[in-house]
Amino acid sequence: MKFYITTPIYYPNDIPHIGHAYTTIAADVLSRWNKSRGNNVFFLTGTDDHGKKIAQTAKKAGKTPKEFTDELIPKFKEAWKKLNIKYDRFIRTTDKDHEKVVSKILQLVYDKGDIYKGTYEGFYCTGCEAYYTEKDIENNRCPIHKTEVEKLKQESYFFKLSKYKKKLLDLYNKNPEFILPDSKRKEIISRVKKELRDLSISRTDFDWGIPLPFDKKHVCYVWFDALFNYYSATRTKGKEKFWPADVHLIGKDILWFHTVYWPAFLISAGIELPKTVFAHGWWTFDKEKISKSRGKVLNVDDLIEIAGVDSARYFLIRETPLGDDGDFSEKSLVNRNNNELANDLGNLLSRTLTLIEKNFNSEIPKSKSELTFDIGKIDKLMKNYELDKALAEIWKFVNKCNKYINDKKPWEVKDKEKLAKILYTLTDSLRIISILLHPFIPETSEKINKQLNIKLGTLKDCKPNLLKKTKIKKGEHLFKKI
RNA sequence: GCCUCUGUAGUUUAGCGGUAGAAUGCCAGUCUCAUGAGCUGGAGGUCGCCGGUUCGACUCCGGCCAGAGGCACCA
Repeated sequence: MKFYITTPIYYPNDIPHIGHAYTTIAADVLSRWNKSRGNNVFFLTGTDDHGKKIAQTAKKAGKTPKEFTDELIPKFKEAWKKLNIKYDRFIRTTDKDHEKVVSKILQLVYDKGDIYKGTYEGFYCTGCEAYYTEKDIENNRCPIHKTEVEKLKQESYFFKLSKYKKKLLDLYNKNPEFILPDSKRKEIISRVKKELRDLSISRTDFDWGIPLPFDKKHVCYVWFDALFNYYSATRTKGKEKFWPADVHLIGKDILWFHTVYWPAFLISAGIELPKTVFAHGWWTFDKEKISKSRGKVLNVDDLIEIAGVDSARYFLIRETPLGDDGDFSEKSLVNRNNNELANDLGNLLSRTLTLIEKNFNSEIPKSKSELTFDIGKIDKLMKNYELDKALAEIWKFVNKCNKYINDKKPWEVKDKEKLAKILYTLTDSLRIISILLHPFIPETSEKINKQLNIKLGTLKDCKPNLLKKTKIKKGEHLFKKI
């Protein structure tokens, strides 16, 4: 089975922060889980380099848009490397293969009659050299310069979005899993029912974008260009089979574009639709909205600095259900690091290995495990995007092991065979735990395997008694307390 | 204004027709292999408010109150 998962392509006008990190980590967890399940996985992330804002920001910095984005994109790649994100391709909307696909589809949709020429009305501020929408302006004044804006018209091509109202509603109703969580689906349905206007998809006031193949004076405006990245990434050799996407993981702010524009474009172009668009929630920081101006920002480095990469990954996934909003605080991250990671898990490994060192000279003989484990429940949770509950379920097993030690009191057992059985049970369970945790906290999983001196297994190995005789190598603690 | 969601122990939350479970924090006990970790127990909730349906509601329906979010060309 193939599994194709995407993050949004991020807008590279600033360094990545907790929001970018969250989506990407969640996608990485799902990607790794599916790999472990034995699926053929394609995990795509990238950046949306085009658009007016990039053009403007670059100009202010005295750079061409290409120079500007070329400088910022390594920041994203570095961040993903630091966070142990294992993507399969990093796409940019300036990639040649992507531009080609978009151009081809624009022509296709145009030929079909779904794109027509019209006029776009906007409010222009000469200070900003930019258009604003009605919503942005206050009393006919620019939000930045507070000067009066001018209502201007510009020639623009429009996509016949209104035409697809019924087809979209059918889509939502027949495929309830197309929009998840379900509450978001309801929200979209009620909005689409109300009104669907045609969409302006081109601009002439800047040129940083893909030219329309049927009218080179115009460049394709953001969404048509950006959304198709998911598709164009599968138009290269060997990747074709990955379309349609199994899940587009996105932040709730861009749900409308992914569940209205995107399927409409695809229907028009005669392309198969993705199976699921999953909108996750937002993070607050100490209960306040993330805000640059108030200094309430958390970039990737801040996140890692507190307790390390795996603690950060663990916290973000464990703290809040994927569809809900969450609150980040250093205190709660530290609590989870100390209690769950260091005490429950780290200490479990530590006490087990010490017992083996003392009693068996670091070499644990093959025996029979006394603990059973059912992967089915966790796998089901993962399929339902309940990543937080899957982790909770894994921790139940961790705690079961801790209780098992206390009940069996291996430090009192004199009979070597009995003792071997107890310690084998624990080691074999830790082996299973390392497999289960690998998608969430890969570095820790590897550390466990290294100390047990075994190779990482996959989900099919999550059954007892597969551990062979092994010479353990006790190492450093998995997690430091803070 | 319209729409969606949420309101359960100090805090974070699960459950969703048969009178509430967990985690964390707090208190006590206990073991000693271990990162003063682990394990056991305790205190702590009239499940936002008011009605209705029902033999019976935290769970369904209606209303109210409080909070959060969305309302398109802005990533």
